[in-house]
Amino acid sequence: MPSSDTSLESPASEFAPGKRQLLQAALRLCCDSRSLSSLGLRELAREAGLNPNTFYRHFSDIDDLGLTLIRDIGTQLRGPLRALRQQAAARAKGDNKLSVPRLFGINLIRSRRVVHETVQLFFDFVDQQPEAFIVGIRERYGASPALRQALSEVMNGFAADMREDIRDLKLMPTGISDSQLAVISEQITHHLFQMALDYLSTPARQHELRQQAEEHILMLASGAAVLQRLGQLRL
Amino acid sequence: MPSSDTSLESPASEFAPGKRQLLQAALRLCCDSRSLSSLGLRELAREAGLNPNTFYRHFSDIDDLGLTLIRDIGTQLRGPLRALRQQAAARAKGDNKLSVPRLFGINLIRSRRVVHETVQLFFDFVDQQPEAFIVGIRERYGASPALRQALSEVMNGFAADMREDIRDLKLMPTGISDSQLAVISEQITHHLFQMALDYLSTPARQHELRQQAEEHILMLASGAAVLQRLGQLRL
DNA sequence: ACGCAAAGTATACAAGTGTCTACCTTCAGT
DNA sequence: ACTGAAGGTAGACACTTGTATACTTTGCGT
Repeated sequence: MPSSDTSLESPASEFAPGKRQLLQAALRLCCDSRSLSSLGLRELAREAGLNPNTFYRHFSDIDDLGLTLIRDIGTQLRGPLRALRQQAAARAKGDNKLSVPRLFGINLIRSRRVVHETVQLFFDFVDQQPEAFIVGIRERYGASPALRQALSEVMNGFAADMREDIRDLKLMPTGISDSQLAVISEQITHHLFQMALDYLSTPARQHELRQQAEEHILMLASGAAVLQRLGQLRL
Repeated sequence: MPSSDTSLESPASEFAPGKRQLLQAALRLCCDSRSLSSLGLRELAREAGLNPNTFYRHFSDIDDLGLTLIRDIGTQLRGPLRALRQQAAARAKGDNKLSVPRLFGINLIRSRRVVHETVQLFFDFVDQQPEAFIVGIRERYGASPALRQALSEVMNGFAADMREDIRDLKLMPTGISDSQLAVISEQITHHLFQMALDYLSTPARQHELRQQAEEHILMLASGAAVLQRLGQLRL
């Protein structure tokens, strides 16, 4: 029987038990008003119920731990995050009939629904994995250059997925260049992530923030469409 | 003669010399890969050339120091930041002739120029005050809730200025609601600030980032205009 | 059955930390 | 001229931290 353990705790994978415990401890300590680079290695070991020196068996440094933690979180979120977008697209499939208001060749109603569903599912997901998002955003603009860069890469990965989906699902007018699409995807991704922190730390504004996120995406998208159209009419 | 000291060093104001030295020390230590909350009070005093206990004469806590630092930076940036936008508007004044491509009643060429000039001046300003922006962005999503909130307020202040200027300079179509305008201003402000960190830490991409910032603002603005127009055509 | 590497533990040490109490200096207000 | 507060210093306290060396346990390949 190959391990019927269905608990998908964040740092789950094939790490040695001590290593996993340390990673989980770091995640636990970070969420509650700490930054990764401010954690002490002894504190970490204490929280994990291990001897301080065990830390050295697995990591050379706290930055090292941070790096593996971030990469682990990254690979753990990437799949679900993408699945969620396709789920949203599936839900909005019924809206694909013709003769419906269009903006430069794009079915606005459908786009709007896809955006709506995606945003809703995204924040539902944030609610399920708050710690991952908290440390992700904290360190994206945090003190350690290494972690910043790692997170930048992870998020650009998410953005790349989004770009592919936008293309496949035909959510933006043809004519938008690849590079522009890339920029837009990155902006949306970054913005969603950073909103996630406000979302988590201001429960009273959660509904409002979800709506703002939707509007922001729609603005960016239609703005990009308009500008691209205007550009090709010469200027 | 009322103090002809023209050096506008960041924590300048009417603070006692020791207090000022501590604030400046904090700013110095933070920029180079540290977060405010990870600073030690002894370390701080050492950097400032003072006795550790002097810290207690002025602050109760490191968070306390962080708070006054942030508020000080905020009031020091607010004026110049606003002046800079009006300077940009002045430069773009020549473009105000009629019969020129318009989008829903807005002179696109002029808007584009105002945005261009503003963004350029903004990043020039970032180049002049890197430390202020670095700690500002770091702590906006950093570990301490108190600092996060303080920074959120400071940045909303900047956004409020921007909103007024947009209104006064007629950069957006009439018909955009006040609340929407507020949201847009906040998004632009936040985005500019967070880009500032990437800008500072990636000198090779500075030109590219300036351009991206411009496009982002234009997208948001024209997107907002389009959506608002579409909305009032019923939907 | 042996050996060896990986994972984890125990003890120790120098250095740094936050905080306390007590003392000294400066200087404006009366 | 005296007082008292504000700013700054000195020394000491208990504690935590990162790191080093040395030891034990566990489990797998041969």
